[in-house]
Amino acid sequence: MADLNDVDATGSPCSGEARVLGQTRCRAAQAASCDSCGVKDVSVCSALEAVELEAFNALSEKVIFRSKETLFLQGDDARAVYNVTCGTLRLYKLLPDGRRQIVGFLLPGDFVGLSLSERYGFSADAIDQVSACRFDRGDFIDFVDRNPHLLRRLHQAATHELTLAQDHMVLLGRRAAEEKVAAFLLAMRGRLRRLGGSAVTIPLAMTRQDLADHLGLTLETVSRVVSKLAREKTILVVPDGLRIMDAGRLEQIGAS
Amino acid sequence: MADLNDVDATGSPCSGEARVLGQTRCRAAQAASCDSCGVKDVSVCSALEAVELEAFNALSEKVIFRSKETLFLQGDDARAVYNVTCGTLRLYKLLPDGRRQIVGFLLPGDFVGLSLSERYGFSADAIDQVSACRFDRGDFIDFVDRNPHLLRRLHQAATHELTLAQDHMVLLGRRAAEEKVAAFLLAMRGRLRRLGGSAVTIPLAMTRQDLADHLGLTLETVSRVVSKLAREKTILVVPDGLRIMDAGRLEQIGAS
DNA sequence: CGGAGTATTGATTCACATCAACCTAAGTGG
DNA sequence: CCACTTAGGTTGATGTGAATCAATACTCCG
Repeated sequence: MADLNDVDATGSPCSGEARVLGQTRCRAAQAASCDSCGVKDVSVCSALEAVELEAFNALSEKVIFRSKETLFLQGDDARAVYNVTCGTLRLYKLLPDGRRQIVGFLLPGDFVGLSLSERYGFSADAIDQVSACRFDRGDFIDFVDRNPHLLRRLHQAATHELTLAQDHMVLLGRRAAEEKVAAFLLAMRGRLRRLGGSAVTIPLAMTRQDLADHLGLTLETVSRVVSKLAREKTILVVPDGLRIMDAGRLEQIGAS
Repeated sequence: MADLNDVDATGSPCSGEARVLGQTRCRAAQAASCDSCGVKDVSVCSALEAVELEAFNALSEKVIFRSKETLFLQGDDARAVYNVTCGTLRLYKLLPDGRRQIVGFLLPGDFVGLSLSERYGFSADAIDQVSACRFDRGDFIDFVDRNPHLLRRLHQAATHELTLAQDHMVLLGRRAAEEKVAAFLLAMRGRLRRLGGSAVTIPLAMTRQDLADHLGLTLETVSRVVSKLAREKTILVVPDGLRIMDAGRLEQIGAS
């Protein structure tokens, strides 16, 4: 597991030691203050001035979730919102019979609870170890009311999410299995790049089942498609990740 | 282009005559002012006080689109945002080879252009005749900057859209054809109810192909499912719509 | 009346799901 | 340190729901 991600042997993930996760250095993810936060430039906090940021920081509590730990379930009342600083979350909805749709994976810099609504509209689990800034929802809303910048930024983030969701609808409704996997890898590469990684190797903390539940497939189909792409040297399967060997080919398959 | 936007074709739908559309009376949809607007209580405008509403109204221009007319295409630069007062729009994305995913249908009270971004992220067509309030995007953004209420309301609308999008991902990724159709009808009934209709009869301005492109099916499959539900007396096929005869059964099929 | 667009229905095919066997790596505990 | 377990992954054989291909019907409109 950790073998491919560890940059320094001693540190546990998300502990303030340098570490590659999602192709992103998580150095100082558990920074005591926002100043040294690794995601301050990509996250919603970037809307805040130094002074505001200090007040904001005072509202937050640093929390860590272990792999597979549940942050909250769909329908729970929304006590908190979170800003992910390190690790990967899955957000999902379940049908009564247990079928699952993962509506998104969250990476460092992503915000959980954009809707600010009273109840969570989906469930959230940590896939690997996750660190996050936790805010009491009431405090957060009060802060937003006093800082219009932040509302602008939240709205921007929400509409960005909406755009991603719409793109994902195209994928789910109109693409074949191979296209789904290719498009997913390209989308993930894009996100990782924006987080500062070179992103030829896509670290995948999630299982084949997670991928399947995100892409509207079964785990066997995901496995078969991955094997096929690897056989054709479009990608290379590495422990806990995939390396893109032929991006052109991938784009040809997953063209949008 | 401008030819089709003239407001007063007497007797046409959306012209101030009472007319059932989406189970919603569109009386006075083309009201000269917001006071008499049929959707003022359900739309984003509801966030505004009388005084603000007056200024808002001054920014808007009433426009009409004929059936099948295109409002804008994905990638166009976003000159305007719209508030639908009457009729039905389809919002969609196309893949290079022509496959289409309809990401949503907009009904009276719905807002087009929530993201306020510089380019449209999807294309939009009028399905039947549509009236809308059109705002210059720049003017609208300025107005929003001066009226924080409105930003709150827009953010709320955006996160509501996001929730709908996530629900639709579940439908597209994890539901069988019959469940898709049932869930769609129930969702549509819910929206129409919120617009004030009794909504046992669901008027469907869109074709089977539109439905298919929204539900991730083919038009034949939609037709077969509708026929099957009709054969079982769960629904009744009526001209330009479907009447729900056995809501319990429909909920059993489309349970979420 | 004729034609275009839309809808229905049937026959057939196929992409992906399902069912099942087996493999590997990483614990866990005696 | 090794037997055993568990979770994840791969691969093969078979089944099936929806797509595709195709024919026909309906409805509106000029």
